[in-house]
Amino acid sequence: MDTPLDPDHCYPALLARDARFDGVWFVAVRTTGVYCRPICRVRPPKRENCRFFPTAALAEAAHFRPCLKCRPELAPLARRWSAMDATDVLAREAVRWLDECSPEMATLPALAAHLGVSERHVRRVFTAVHGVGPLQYLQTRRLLLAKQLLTDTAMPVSEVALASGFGSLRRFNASFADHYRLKPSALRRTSQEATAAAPDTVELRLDLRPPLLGRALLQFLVARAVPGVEQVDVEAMTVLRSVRLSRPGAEDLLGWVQIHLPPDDTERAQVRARLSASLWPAIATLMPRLRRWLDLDADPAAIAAALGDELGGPATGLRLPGTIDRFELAIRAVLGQQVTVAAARTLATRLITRFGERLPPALGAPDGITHAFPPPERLAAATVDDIASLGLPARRAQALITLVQRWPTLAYAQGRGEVTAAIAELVELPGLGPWTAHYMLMRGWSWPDAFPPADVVLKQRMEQRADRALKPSEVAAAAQAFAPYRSYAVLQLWREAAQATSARSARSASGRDAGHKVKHTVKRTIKHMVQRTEESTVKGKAPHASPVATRRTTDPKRRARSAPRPPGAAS
DNA sequence: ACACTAATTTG
DNA sequence: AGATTAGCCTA
Repeated sequence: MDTPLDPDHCYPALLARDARFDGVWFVAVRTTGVYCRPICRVRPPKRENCRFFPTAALAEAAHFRPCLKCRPELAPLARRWSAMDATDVLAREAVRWLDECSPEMATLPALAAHLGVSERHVRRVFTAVHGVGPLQYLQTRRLLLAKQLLTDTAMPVSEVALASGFGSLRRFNASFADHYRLKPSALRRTSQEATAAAPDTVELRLDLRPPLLGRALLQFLVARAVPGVEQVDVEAMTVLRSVRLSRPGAEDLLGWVQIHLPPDDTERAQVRARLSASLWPAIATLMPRLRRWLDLDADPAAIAAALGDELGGPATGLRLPGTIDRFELAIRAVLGQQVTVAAARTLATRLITRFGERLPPALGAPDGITHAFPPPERLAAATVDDIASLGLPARRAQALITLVQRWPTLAYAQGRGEVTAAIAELVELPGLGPWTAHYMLMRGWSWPDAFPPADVVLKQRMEQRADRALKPSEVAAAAQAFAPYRSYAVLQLWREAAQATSARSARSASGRDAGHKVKHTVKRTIKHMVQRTEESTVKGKAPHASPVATRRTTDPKRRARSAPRPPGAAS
């Protein structure tokens, strides 16, 4: 259960509008019946009129309605990874399942069946951890999503009701009026010319805890962007990609999403997400995934503190790129084994061409977005030879096939259980080593505390910081200092390495270096850029770069950094 | 600088 | 319910 909120602690934070607590708790004001985020820019309520709640659902259960100004539905979520016992894990899984499943499926019996425990137990555990029952949580979430859609989009009210997960317009109207003391149309009176231009898309807003280093996030994504599926424009600060959504109890949906990140120095940063109309029925599922993809729930201040001044300073606001589709990420992690980022992208491109699903023209996808990543069923039909023909060694093709076949049963795939168990299960798979497992958890689960073992770049950067050679065990020990946010240290160290490399290659390109120095530079460059993983079989081979991978390294990646965007890149 | 919105307080 | 306050938008 959440620790009770201490007004002595919360009230000053409220007066200070401390963003660190945004989404961590809400303040409800007795005299008005409204609850707000701590950052709300309204006249501060008197202390004796305040009540503090750890979640929006609890505030609503106490009959408060959300503020129309600070919009609690946009708030970043509170994250809890540490101190998880079995009860916490079960409650977390329950929330994720409720978030992701289709409305018809969202019943207590179905939830209990999914979790493999009795209904009574689900209810007890859920209430103990979240303070409200599963259905009340769901109700709150639906109402808040409806509120957002009414405010941000021109979507017809009947569509809003369905997209938010209500069974009928009538029940939606009744529920909305009941809880919020407002008619749905009351949120609609603002002018909607903005969306009139593109009636078959909706644009949503997502809030976060500033700062956001959007450029760094885009640079990570652009290096891995697969043509036809993803299009990143670092200058315009946009990401465009196709989306496949699979939900328990419903058919897959295809569509696309365009993300617009705010400039890095924006004070009140807000991300915008434009969605194709095809995705409306699954907005509830998509929103949390978008948040995890871009790591909008991160708490930069806490991360920077854990990383220390030297590393945490430059990393303040750095995000851990996650994924919308954990299956896609898993496959691409295997494709990326033992090869450079650029080579992995080439392989992924071939995979898309061969197995991807062409987007129907009716989706109205912007130019350049042509395919969706194949679902597990589709790849399950492939043979080892099919996969190997993409340019993978037979061994790795086999590893990929095994992963696909085991996918439906993996705890990792379902986001079930604890990190250590998920890693253990993944490492059991042939051809999948600890580096890949860590990487998969780091991005697929948004696990903040990964530190991929035996990573060459990480070892070098850690040695440089320690100013001496380190054994692998010493690297791991030194990384303990960054817990529980080692993933962010990883990102920052990778980033430093990439920046050092581009600085060196820029210097050598300008021809100011002496000959022997240039040679040295090139060698270092290659070492830094070969971001590979040991193909850790169970036998455990030492990592080494193949000459082929090494030669490919410098060239394509440098080109990728300054690649002009194709014409017609929508923005 | 100004009109406007939404919340909070006051009576 | 009316008055006040803070912040936002538009001019």
